[in-house]
Amino acid sequence: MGKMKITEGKNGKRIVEEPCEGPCPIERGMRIVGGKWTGSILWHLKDKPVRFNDLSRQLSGASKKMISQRLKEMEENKLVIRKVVSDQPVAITYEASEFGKTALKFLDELQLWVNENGL
Amino acid sequence: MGKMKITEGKNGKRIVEEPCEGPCPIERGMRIVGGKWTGSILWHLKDKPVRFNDLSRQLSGASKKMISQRLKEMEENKLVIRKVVSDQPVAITYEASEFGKTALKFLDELQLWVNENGL
DNA sequence: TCAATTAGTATACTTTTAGTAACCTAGGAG
DNA sequence: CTCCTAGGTTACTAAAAGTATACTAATTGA
Repeated sequence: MGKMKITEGKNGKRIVEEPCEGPCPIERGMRIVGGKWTGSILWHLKDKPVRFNDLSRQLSGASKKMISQRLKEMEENKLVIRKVVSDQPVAITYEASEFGKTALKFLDELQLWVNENGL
Repeated sequence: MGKMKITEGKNGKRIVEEPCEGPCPIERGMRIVGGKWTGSILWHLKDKPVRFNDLSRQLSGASKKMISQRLKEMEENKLVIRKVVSDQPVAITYEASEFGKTALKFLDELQLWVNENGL
């Protein structure tokens, strides 16, 4: 993703070499970790497994549907691990995977940035 | 954003102390920098001012409408600076503000994360 | 027995976003 | 005059995101 060269031909036409056809890495990253609530969910799982309804209470701004949807995505993306802790009564926990924890590193940075700048 | 305490009352009711009412810092950050194309746009402005149509050519996946919309948001959020370089003929450049550049610091991290993990 | 908990799913609906394509005002080249 | 460029705007459509409510089935507590 080096420099993008813009040359101006004699005819005055401007030509861009190597335009970003598809999404750039940043774009792709955002699509994994930038979904609404995704970061927050991961954040809440940072140091211990959490059960669905507890998570739902913690993120009181998000609906159960949203949370369930996001958790599924995140499971597919290997960010979180879903564990059936017991049936009868059913108990399920979600925890950040090792990979999920690598993402937390940069979420930390984001949080820092937000706090430093009073956003 | 310390630990979230979950206590189980004698009645079996689970109570969460200090739930995230509104969006957490991470969420707020994402809403500033996580919009579709926002990161990519900022990235393209990282070391030099760029003109609207050049940007549009560089991000060939995004429509002019999208870019214009995002640039406006980003200007409001003080991430970029719009400059009228000349009228007759009109020429306008967009560049990353100092604040915008602080965001680039952690977008670098995101990019690194994406590349390291082959996403 | 009534009520509440667990982890979700189903349905219906509204709102927001994204994307397409055409259009605009201006200047400049041929 | 005609076509190209610049820097967008407008109108419309399609898809995604989000909300709200109800529902499941098994268990526990009063």
